Amino acid sequence: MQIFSEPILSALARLTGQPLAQLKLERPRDPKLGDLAFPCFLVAKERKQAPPAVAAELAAALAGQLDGISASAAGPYLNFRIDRPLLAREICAEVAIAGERFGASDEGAGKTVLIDFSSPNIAKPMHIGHIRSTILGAALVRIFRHLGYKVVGINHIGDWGAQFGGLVVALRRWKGEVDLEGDPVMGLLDLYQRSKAALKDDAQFQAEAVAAYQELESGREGEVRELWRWVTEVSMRGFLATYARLGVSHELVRGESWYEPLLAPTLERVKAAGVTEISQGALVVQLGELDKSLKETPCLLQQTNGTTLYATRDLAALFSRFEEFGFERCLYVVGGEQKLHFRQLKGVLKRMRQPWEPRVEHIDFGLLLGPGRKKIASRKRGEVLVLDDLLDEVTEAAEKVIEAKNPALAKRAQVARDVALGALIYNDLKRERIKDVIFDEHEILSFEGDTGPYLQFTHARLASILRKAHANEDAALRSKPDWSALENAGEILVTIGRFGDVVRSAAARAEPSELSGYLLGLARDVSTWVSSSDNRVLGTAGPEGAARVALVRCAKSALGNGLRLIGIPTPEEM
RNA sequence: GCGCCCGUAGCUCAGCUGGAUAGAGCAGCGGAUUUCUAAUCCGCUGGUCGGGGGUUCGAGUCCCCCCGGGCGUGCCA
Repeated sequence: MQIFSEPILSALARLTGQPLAQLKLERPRDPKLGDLAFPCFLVAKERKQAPPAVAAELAAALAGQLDGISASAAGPYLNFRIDRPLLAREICAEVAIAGERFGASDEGAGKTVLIDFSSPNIAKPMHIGHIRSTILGAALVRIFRHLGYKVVGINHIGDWGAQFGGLVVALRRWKGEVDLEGDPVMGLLDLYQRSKAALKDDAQFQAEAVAAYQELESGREGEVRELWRWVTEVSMRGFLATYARLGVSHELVRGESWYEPLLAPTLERVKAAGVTEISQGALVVQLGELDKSLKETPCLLQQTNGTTLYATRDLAALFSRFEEFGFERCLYVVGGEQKLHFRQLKGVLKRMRQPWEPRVEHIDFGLLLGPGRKKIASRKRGEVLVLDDLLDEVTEAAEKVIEAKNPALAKRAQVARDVALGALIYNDLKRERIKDVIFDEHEILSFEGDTGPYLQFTHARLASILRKAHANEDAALRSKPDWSALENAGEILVTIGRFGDVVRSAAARAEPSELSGYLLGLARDVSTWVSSSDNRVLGTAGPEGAARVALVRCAKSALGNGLRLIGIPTPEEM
């Protein structure tokens, strides 16, 4: 699309005398008006003329100046229309040449982006509460990578903390009562829940738990350390199995425990910067002068009893990460409930005058709730909705739909998994990440309308057309396309041309919903076009058919690339 | 109490960071299948953009006040 917008912008810059960077083109409200639009308000203001007069004047001045692009004034707007055959030829060629790399760029060359996402706690299976960070983070990883960044997805496993004391004691007492052989993760969950209850009303248990945690912290080898290691191992195996089902992976898995040796040096560092003080017995960094709204909430780094806190660990991790990677951006894909925590962290960095503080960003997202804004419960296990159970359930529903709609389909099990994943991922990425997600099971399982499977279905239809064209050895495949046959696909082509811009913007804002929304619009336009009997591809001979095949190929490629970027599988048949 | 976020059709959400007549999905109603997947497509119904001020040539979008909901709020993570 740049191939069209660049000459327009430079011509406008020349005619208006405005710097190129200040001019921007937008999309007309109604696509019938044109493919690109230039609002003339600002230029009009500068020239003290009426906007429509400026538009008319510019239109006249541009007449015949731009190859294959015509300009027309419509009120205060200057609209540009790209010659249809030229548009079709250029876009189809661009997509065909770029292939998997369509929409890619090298803007990230030599830059590293860290993305901290998913980060479950050990001794429990991944549950519904982890789905948003995991899906958002994995999508961001792919999007940034597409733009040439070196991306390091980090899994900051919660493998430390006082709760392990309780778990260790639970293991000692009830090891034999749960199934730790067949399904160790679920067995651990059981123990974890029992230890939580025991910590509440069993003083003996409580004391033993504290002692166990102290031993763990001391670093001594022995029973406690061994149990902790075993729990970590078993849990990680469970996480990796779940990640494999989700198509997710991390470049760096590093638990909180890894940062333990860095805690003391980090405290020293903050103290040396002269920003700490003792308040009510605790070591804190006051942030009120930086930001009035943080006046009442200093960042606590060390408790009265000397132990460190969450913020201390995250601060240690941040310094360590900056030193190790020299990141361009460090994104924390963590729920909005922790907003204060990250503002405090950044506040401490600011007070320490770390120039890279703005590169640290909290990529926050809204709550995940059930219908009626109630907490999501599991039908199977009551309290926690385990991610694997959810995947099973949605996959089962997908299998039933395949049974009904396409019983002859080969690879049914695989496609069911793909569709289930598409449904879950799209449900999470379709709205702005800051919005709370109402997890409506009915909607997830319907696979109709504004859903992942709809996008996958559109992609599969295009794949099917191409497959049949090749199987028939369609004559159109050997013809040279007549690009003027794609007159009615202009909107689709313009949309495809915007793909790269959308990917860039989604990365800049760390907002995958921008891409998912774009893909929905593209799929809708493509579905409409494909569904019209005027646009039959197969059986349309010669150059006209060749052009349609090219459009289908181009649309399938763009749609497929976009879906894969957000993590949605793209089966060829479904 | 204080801080931050959200409020657009009955429900779930878009609205391109201030521009042209506010758009989708679900739900409801009515259509489309001898031909490329009906997990689809087409049409209809449905709006005081929470309310009130302000800035601007122009406000769903920016500022202020209010209302409603959510999250958070020094020794948890």
